[in-house]
Amino acid sequence: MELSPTARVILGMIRMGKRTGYEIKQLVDVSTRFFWAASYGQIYPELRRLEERGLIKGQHQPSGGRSRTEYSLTPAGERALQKWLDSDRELTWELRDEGLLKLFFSTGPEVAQTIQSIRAGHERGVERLREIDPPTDPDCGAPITLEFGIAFNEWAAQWWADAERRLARSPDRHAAAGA
Amino acid sequence: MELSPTARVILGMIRMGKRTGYEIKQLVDVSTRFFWAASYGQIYPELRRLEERGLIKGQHQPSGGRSRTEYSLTPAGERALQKWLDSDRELTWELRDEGLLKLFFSTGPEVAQTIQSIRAGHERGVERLREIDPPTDPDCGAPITLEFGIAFNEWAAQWWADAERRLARSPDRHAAAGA
DNA sequence: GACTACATGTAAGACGTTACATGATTTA
DNA sequence: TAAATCATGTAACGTCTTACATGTAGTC
Repeated sequence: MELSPTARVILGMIRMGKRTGYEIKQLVDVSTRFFWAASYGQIYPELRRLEERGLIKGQHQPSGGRSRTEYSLTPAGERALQKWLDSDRELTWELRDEGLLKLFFSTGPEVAQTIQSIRAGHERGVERLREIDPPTDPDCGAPITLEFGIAFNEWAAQWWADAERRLARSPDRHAAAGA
Repeated sequence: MELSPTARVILGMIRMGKRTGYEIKQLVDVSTRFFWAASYGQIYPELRRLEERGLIKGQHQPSGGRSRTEYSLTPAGERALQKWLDSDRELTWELRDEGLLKLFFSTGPEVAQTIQSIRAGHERGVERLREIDPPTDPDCGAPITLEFGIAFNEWAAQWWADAERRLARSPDRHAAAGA
């Protein structure tokens, strides 16, 4: 039985020591969010389904009068997570990038304009990611994903800046560039 | 009234001269697919909705006994497309990358393994994109999106190869690397 | 007393893929 | 005549976001 997309992130986060739906969401929002988002509307129902399937086990641990359920992996849950981690099925990825779509359809002077917006987006990306404290776990891949995110946005900002310059230097194309 | 995600790609493709749902899908599959996919299940219903909203106009133009509807933009459709292209609302993007998620949860020797898979994925990406004929339109952004796709995958393959080397050189981390 | 953080949850709707169904035309 | 291509479409299902609802605990 396949793990649903959200199940993957939940199982992983629980193994990392996150015990409640709330805690899982907190960590997602400052870490995997950039390549794997999840909302409460997915998390809570999925926690229930995972418990029904016996992959996690919840215990009511109210803190004061505050309702609270701590989850942990069952042996079956550990296995399911590990099986997914070990599988060498091709890794799926999908991207939805409005900037690239706009650029695809842009013509004439719009092109330079759109490229600028794209570059600005990557520059904001660098800033946002730099604000995140890199996880200090010694032996795990998490910090590398953050490094990659920063490096990618830096590289992309540079690439689009170069593209802007290339465009400006070719006066045969794009009236605006030569003006 | 906002354009739905699929409406954006449809309007743009029609302006590019693609007239039928089938043609739109063909071009999407060899161009925007990598940053903006669309399936028949989205395209045909959306064509209908766009016509109801008066943004496109369809004409039955059977070729032989083969049913066929050619669409074109109405003036309102042109305006709606241009409005979206011109808007400087922040550009949305979302990524769902199973490789990065795996890496986030990987520990010990798994880390190097996952990085290798990610690098392989980008190498395949370069190859796939190189097979696409760059559109020869002189004055539009489309060819740049392909250039970017190739450059990104090349850069990423390189970055992950470097990461592998860095990992192998730090024997304090990851038993497998030192063995 | 007000605000923030902790904590859980649902309902409606938007979005998207997959698999299926149908049939004509062209090419090998 | 078989296969590929052109062409249109839907139904079922899975996924995800947004907005809402509720209440406690700690802090300023």
